[in-house]
Amino acid sequence: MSEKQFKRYLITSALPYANGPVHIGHLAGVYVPSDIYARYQRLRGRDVISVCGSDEHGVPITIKARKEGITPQDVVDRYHAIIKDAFQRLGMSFDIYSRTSSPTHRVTASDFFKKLYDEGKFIEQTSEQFYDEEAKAFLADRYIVGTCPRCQSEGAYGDQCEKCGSTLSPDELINPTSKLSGSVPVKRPTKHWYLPLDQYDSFLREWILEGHKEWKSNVYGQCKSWLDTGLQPRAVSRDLDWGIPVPIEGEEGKVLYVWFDAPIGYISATKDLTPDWEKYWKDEDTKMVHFIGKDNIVFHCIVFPSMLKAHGDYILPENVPANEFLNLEGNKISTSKNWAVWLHEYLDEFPGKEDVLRYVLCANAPETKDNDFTWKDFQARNNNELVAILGNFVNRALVLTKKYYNGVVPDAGELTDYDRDTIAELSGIKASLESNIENYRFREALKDAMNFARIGNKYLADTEPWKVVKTDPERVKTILNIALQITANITIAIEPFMPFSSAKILAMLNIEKLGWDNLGSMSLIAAGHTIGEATLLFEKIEDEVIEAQLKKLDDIKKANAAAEATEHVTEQKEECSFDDFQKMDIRVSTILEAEKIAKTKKLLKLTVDTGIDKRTIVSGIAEHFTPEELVGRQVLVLVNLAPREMKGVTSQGMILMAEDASGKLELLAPEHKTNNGAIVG
RNA sequence: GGCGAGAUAGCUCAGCUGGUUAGAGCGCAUGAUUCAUAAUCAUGAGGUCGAGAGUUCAAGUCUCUCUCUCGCUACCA
Repeated sequence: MSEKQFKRYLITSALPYANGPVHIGHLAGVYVPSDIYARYQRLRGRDVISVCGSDEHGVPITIKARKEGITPQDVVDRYHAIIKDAFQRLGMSFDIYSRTSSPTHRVTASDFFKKLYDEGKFIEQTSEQFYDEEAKAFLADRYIVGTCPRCQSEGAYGDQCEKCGSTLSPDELINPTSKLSGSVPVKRPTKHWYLPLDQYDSFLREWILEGHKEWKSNVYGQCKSWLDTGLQPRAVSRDLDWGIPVPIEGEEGKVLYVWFDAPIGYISATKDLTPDWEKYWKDEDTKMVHFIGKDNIVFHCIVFPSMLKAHGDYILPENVPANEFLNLEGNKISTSKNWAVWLHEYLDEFPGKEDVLRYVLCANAPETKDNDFTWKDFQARNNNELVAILGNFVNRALVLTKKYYNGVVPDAGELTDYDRDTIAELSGIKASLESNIENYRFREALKDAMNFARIGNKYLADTEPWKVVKTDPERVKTILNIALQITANITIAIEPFMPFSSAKILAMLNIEKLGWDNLGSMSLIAAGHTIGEATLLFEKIEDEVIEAQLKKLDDIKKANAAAEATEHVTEQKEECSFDDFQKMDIRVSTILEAEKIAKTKKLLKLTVDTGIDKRTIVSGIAEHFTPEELVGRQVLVLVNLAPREMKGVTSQGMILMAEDASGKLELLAPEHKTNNGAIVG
């Protein structure tokens, strides 16, 4: 909120994770806004650097490498190249696009850790973790697979079951095995370092809750939530062989946790960019802004600032304008389900339409809540806004100039009141445009920029040069001079949003790029200057093109559905003996009472008559059945299951259910009413 | 269940510290126009501001309760 005048700007964009390409969700959330901001500040002549790079460490990359039989370095090399190239083609104006596997980063992150370690800023703690004795390595959660305790499907990971989506811990897995060797892992103590975030509580409260009330409500609210919940020490190291080694003697085999090293990537990228890097990172006159998605809020507002604070030399971000998520055609974007519009594919399929994507993603950016990208909206915005309003105005101004003056800019004569009003209106937009960008309201800012073209269209419609030319040719000179000046203004106003189109118009006008201060000026093109060839800025996108994209998505949907259907018929389990089966005592029972357990979403407390007795069973089916519809129903109950306490209620048995591919539960019951206690077998 | 964010015209969104008939863009309707990629310009229709209660002279804007969506978190067959 401070009115402080900063001497320079340091703009960071979330480092894309190098295990896959970049999609429109990333762009709308992070990169399009960050590029608009950076381009705008540069156009104003400010000292600004924009840094980004690939985040190349962490467990998922090692898993991907193992799966494909290549090295982690191969994986990151591949995606780093794809991402970097795609960004460049989209016109992202990073001053540097670096990577966290770079030598500079290794040293920077390592030194950062070492300093905190030497100064006693970490807590050292030993805990029990799974260890693979054959591969001689500790196992990250992702490296442990087993049967999901929830849905019983094989191949669940130690942190998550991808079939049912539950979050797991390795301890819960049934029959855990190591992904490395297939052996059964054992628990073994391992030492790690923790950043005691709880010690930074008061610093963070003062800095964020008191000092940055102007942050976006989603960001501020989430920070407050974390602080109010109470911060816990966070591990900053991992047992892994891919990453930056912990720089402590005698501690081989441990690396920095990817979330510790990634944000330091902003620093090392700056180092790679300029020997003057320190003034951007250590001078209070630098305004640092982190552009991120909402999933990164905690790391950029809590963890990284705490790291910077612990280190002591660095400045803190002035703002963290995190965006929400972008959906695609009503569904969440998902890399694993291939539900996305990939940037590199878009660029191949829509050559020359970089700005269209930039425009649509900015106009529809999820600034305050999740938003939906639809191809129909993409088409409408292109055809009704870019073509009809912006492209059309530029074309009109140029074609009229060609037609009447053979492309030579006419002299402006005396201005009418209407001319003056129009010019004044344009200057008014300038202020609004600036304020909107400075305050990270890019959607509104884009509207402002488009208003230059709107006013241009109105100006031509109102002054009617094609009519006036017959009666008062002198007046037409003024009109077209102003129309051309407006066109020149447009090149400035849209540059942060649509750099390609801005350059295209400049070429048509045959003039050099203009700085921001010129915005609002009516003397950007001299009379007598000859403009260049007028080409079309944007072209209409036909229905067939949109239908093709929709079909592409539809095919993905079908493929996913097919895959899901086959996957959901889980394989037959291991053979069991008759005796094994006989151990299970399943009885027909009747549900007598059912009530929701307070403070849970899924748990029902059931009282059932098993024929043997009346007992309590806790079942997590509250999302599928209401208590009312259960009472009186007959069900099958596994009665000799070991009792287990859940939410303070002891469950003595399990209700048997059938679950279909969509996750819907069905009660199992005898076809006709049967005595309670009847044995199933 | 806890916490956070969101719910305003057909669509996408503005509405700051509460104050005249709730705004914009796109879409839609009607009219004007033809320089322009059937583009443009004007006018208009369209909203019980998620539901309910309360505070106030006055509430989209404050308080409470509830519903739905998204995220984090807890619990869970």
